[in-house]
Amino acid sequence: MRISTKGGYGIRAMYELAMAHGQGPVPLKVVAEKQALSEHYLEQLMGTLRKAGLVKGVRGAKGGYQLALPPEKISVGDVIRALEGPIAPVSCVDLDAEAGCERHATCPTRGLWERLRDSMIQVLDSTTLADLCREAPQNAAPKDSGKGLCRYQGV
Amino acid sequence: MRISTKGGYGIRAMYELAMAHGQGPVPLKVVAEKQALSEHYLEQLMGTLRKAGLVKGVRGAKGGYQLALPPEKISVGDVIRALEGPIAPVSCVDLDAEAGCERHATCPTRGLWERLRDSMIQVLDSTTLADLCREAPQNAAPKDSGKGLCRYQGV
DNA sequence: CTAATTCCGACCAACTTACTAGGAATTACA
DNA sequence: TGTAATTCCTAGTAAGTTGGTCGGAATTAG
Repeated sequence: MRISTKGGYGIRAMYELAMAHGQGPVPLKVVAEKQALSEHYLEQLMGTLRKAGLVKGVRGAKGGYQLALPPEKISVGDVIRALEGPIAPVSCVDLDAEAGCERHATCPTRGLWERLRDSMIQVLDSTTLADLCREAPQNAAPKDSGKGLCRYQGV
Repeated sequence: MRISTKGGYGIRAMYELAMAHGQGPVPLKVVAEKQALSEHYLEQLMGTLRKAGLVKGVRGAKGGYQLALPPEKISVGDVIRALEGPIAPVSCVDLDAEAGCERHATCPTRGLWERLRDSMIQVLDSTTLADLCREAPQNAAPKDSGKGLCRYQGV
């Protein structure tokens, strides 16, 4: 029952973009450095997020990525879904696909998985990037906390 | 965010054992047939569940497996934990290991993962095998429903 | 023109998943 | 005592996923 690092890295990267929201594009080099992850790998994840319409890329020098929507309009669930697919503990309770397994009428565990799915979705969809910014510990970025890194506090 | 089939198969097998609880051991052949899964693969899963103290194996002819505890004492979470490891969306909020990553004091996403973990645990630990038996649709076993297959209704 | 950057596709090693194969140990029962 | 049924154990394995790396093309600010 783990999310992969894809989702984890994605959230961390999106958090950085949310923190810098409204200040122009942030190059991946900076994001990768701050969050200590592979720049090249991040590149792939951002490609996926861009196709999902969650971020915009700005090419060229002084380019980078920025959120396509304000932080309070992007939920953690949106990011996870883009990077890891639908939020469902088993495929047969996937809300998006609504595959509906053949034995669903007689399945004794369906209710369980539905409850689990709903509780996961509730948490993930009710937390936005803006919430993460607010929740971030004061010492989230000790290096330049003097410069007021925790800028984004919900508009 | 999927559980593997290990967990899914395990739950389905445990449900069968719960249904037959108090009626002597059930051979895997029967379980595998009813739930339509590979007997040999199930064997491995049952080995894990046995080591976790959730089932008892009875060797030899007329042998099989039975629950080591009454169905209302075994939660879905117990089964999942035995087969898939600790219930935690990311390793750093693993309650059992309490690994505690080095940057946990400054991590802006820790709260999120803790909330997700707790909501998952709440659902999984509050549902027992007895609950699954109760929840099972009436037509859960059309073949011999006349014989009253849904025997186990909580003691 | 040059440096910085996104964008894109290919490749790869390690790991996990969902099995299968084969056989030893144990037991009920004829 | 023999045989069939069953658990128990160890190994192997094909396919997929993960978490990257590598190299280069396209774009843009200065």
